[in-house]
Amino acid sequence: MATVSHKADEILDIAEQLVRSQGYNGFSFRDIATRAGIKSASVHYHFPAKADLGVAVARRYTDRFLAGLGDAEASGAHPEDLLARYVAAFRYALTRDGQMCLCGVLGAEITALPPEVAREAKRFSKLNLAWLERVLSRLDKQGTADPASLRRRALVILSALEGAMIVARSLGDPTAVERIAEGLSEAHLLSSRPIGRKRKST
Amino acid sequence: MATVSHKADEILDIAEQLVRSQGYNGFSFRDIATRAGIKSASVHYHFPAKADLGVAVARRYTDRFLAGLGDAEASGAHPEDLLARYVAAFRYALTRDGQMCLCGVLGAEITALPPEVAREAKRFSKLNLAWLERVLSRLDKQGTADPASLRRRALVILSALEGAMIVARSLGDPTAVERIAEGLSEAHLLSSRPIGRKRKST
DNA sequence: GTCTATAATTTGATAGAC
DNA sequence: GTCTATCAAATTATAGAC
Repeated sequence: MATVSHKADEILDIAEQLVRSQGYNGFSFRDIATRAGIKSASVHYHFPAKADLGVAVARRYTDRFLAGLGDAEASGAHPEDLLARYVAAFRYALTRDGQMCLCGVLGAEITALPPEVAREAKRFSKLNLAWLERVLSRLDKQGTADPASLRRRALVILSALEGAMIVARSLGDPTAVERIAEGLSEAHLLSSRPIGRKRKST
Repeated sequence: MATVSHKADEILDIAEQLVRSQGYNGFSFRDIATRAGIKSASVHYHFPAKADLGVAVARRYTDRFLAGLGDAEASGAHPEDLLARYVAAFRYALTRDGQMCLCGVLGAEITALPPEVAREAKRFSKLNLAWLERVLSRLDKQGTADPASLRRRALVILSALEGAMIVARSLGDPTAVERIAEGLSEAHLLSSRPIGRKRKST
């Protein structure tokens, strides 16, 4: 139950790393084979076509990412803590190994992707926005914010974090992600204080 | 003085389109040749190596982008109008033809780029942040905001807009960029109203 | 400036032995 | 499951004629 990692999982691990740092069109089956210590024909045994591998990598990434966030509704955690965790997930990905969000990379090159793979990138964004909206809605206990505004706020948070990874990597400065996260806090996008309204206490 | 466009410029136009929709590793010299009505060998005449083309496209894009923004200091325009223009530049790029910011794409696949091309992506980010900081600083006439905070705010704006293009393209919904821009406004990131402080008038 | 021709390499993918 | 061998196509790039 500890070492579940068969070769297919190892291939997925390597592929994920490569996609997240080079993009879908930036790696080959031979790159993977070399790192896995096998031949490229053996990679094809596990994933017949490159698109199959792309879909598998993206699905696994999205599922794992969402599982790591936890349930937006049932969780005993405060919405603000959930948002902090959300930001931390992005920050961690980049600072640990300089890698982009997998679906951010895919989104950037989306018109050069096989349709099945592009669909997975879309799935990631939709599920992330839905999760954020639910958390933001819990944050707005009074229910005063209109739904379109909550949706906009979710879009800003997701976009800023995806963009943060791009900007941080362009600059070659991983700390940029942390500063952007701080900037989102300063703008009260991650807390329950509604814009233009006062709060009494925590 | 009207038709300055020689073949080299036409190649740059095509290359820019291709990079912005497919990424640097998503197009070939033949793609360009075909669209330009010439052979790939002729493309090499104008740009010996792919990296040369990549650098030229990125430099031209950055220079044109900044020129379109106008001088952050000397301009008679109000800082808020400059920020509005900035947001519009991103919005326009995507809604007109579904294309990413060129340097956003490059940033996403940066570790798979020739170093010279990667350097151009960095240049774009640095110049954009500098421009935003100068405008935000003009917006803060009282000089009450601390410089680190201005820098964070610039980072959030740039990141959100770069990310907006990614998210909009993943979702297949160009209107997402406009909603994110509206979200930035709602969060008072594009106006002179300092967070948590009141203003008297315009 | 553009062409033909071609080289050298890489890529995604398959067939079939072990 | 992994290998060798091989494929067809594509890719970046060069040489040299027109």
